[in-house]
This record gives sequence, structure tokens and C-alpha cells, in this order.
Amino acid sequence: MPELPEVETVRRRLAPVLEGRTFVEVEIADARLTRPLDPVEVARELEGERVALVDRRGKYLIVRFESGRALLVHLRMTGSLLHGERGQLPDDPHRHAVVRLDDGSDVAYRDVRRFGTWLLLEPADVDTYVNARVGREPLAAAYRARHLAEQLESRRAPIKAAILDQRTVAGVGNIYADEALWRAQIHPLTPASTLGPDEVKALHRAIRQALQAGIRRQGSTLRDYRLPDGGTGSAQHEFKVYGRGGEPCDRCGTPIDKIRVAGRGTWYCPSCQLYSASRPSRSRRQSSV
DNA sequence: AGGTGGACCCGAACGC
DNA sequence: TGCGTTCGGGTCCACC
Repeated sequence: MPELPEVETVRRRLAPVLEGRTFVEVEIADARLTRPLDPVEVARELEGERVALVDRRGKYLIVRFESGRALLVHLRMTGSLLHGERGQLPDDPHRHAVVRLDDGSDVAYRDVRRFGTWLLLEPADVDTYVNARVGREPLAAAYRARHLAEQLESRRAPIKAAILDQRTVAGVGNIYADEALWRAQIHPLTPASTLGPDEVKALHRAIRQALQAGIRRQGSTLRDYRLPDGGTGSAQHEFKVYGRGGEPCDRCGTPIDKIRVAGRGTWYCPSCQLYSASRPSRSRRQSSV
């Protein structure tokens, strides 16, 4: 599942490949990718564009062109981008688009479940579109615990649901949400607004650490995620809780438990991540229930 | 109006 | 063994 660490890894690998290159020919074979726009028309619009920068916001990969336009690629669950010499990429029934570059190489898009999207935006629309959907970048130097606190103070939803909301903080998905909550020792069902200042600080640090650990291992390959050269990430070997139901907690040895939160499979340590009743009581914000 | 759950997909895992 | 069923996850959208 490409989350921030996976998309950032793809970005870093793709940047040297794409920057300065021109899209010579573009083929988009799946209408879902550009819906509701016609994929053939989008492909035609892309031809001739020259890449200025490969950027990222949250889970969006942003290919910025010299024209000021930008192609927003969202991999959703099973999307991946592969780079290779023209015609050298093996046949693939799940390949839905190919970009031919002016240096003779190809970038191919594959997506088993076809949830991914390609959106070409005009210069004036790029920031507006992204900022409406995505909150602050958690790995930016300027990202502080108080930014997270501001987002959480009015949220009654479970903390896990709150941090899965991309406007709360950019790029956290189901895996790194569980990993961050384990690091911060916070129960995933804790109402977001009841977290105390120390817990918010711990969570702020935990989100950054969990994401950075993912990037260091070039993301996690559970099934479909690949680097642009076809390689796999290895962050899954270092998960503390995600997918580890029944296994002993690294910190205390208690078997990891699995529950459902916000409709998502959620793994946590029932000893290290105690629910509110066992957390030290603290003054709550006033809220008329 | 914030929160929740279904829809969209498809392969893998599961169950009988 | 084989086949039908369930699961899962990011985002959008309808509904409460």
C-alpha cells in the first residue's frame, strides 16, 4: 500500500529519470485512470511537456512541467511506476499507461486493482487542488507538535481515524498509522481531542519516526509495491504491529491484538497502548455532548 | 457538520 | 480438489 514512505521512495528514484526529459508519446489504455476525462485527450495534452521537477505532497506524486502544469499521480493501493529502456519492459496485463521519453526510455504504469488516478492540472489549479485535500507535510522541518495539536483538538473521532484523514497530516495510511500509534503508546480508539499535550508530542514524534523508518527501507512491499527499477522495499520486516496479530510485542511481549477502527484492520499492543480508562486523567476540553 | 459506511476494484486467502 | 465467499485498503460521496 503506497503511503508517504513508498511514494517518497518512488519520487526519489524517478526524479533523476524524469527531470529535464520531454514526454514524447503517451499512451493511456484505461479510462478509469483519467475519469471523467477522455484518456486519449489527456495523453495528447501530455505529449510535448517537459519535466521541471518530480515532487510529492502526501501520497500524491506531482510531476511538474516547465509549462507550469502538473500531472498528479495517485497510486492508491496497487499502482506502481516502472522505468526501463524502450521495449525492454516485460509484457504485463496490468499495465495501463506508458510514457515514452526523449532519451529512449519508457515509464510504465501498472495497477492491479485500478484505483489509481492521473490528473493533469493547469498551473493555477495545482496548489488549490492539493491543499484542499492534503494537510501539512509531517517530515518538513517546520512541522511541529502544535500543528498536530491544532488538528486534533476539535476531533471526537478515534485518533486513528483522525490521522488517516489526509487533511490532519499528509501521507499517513493504515500501516504507518498503526506503527505510529504503537511508538507513541496510544490506543487507536482514543478520541482525538482527549489526547494530552505529552501524548500529542509523542504522536508527532512517532509519526515522523515511523515514516522515516519506512523511507530508510525504501518503503514496504507487502504485495504489489515496487520501486521504479522493479525492486522491493523492506520496511515490512521492521513493522512493530501491522499484520502481526498474535505475535509478541517488541516492547513488552504481550500478543499483538487486532481490532477494527474506522473500517480498517488495526493492530496494536493491548498492554502498551492502554485505552483512556487506564491513562492518567487530564482536564478535557469543554464539549456539550 | 463531523463522523461513518458503502462503492469502486481484483487477487489472495479462506471455508466448506 | 474445487468453487464460492470474504477480505482489504485510499478516497469520494451519500447519509445520519
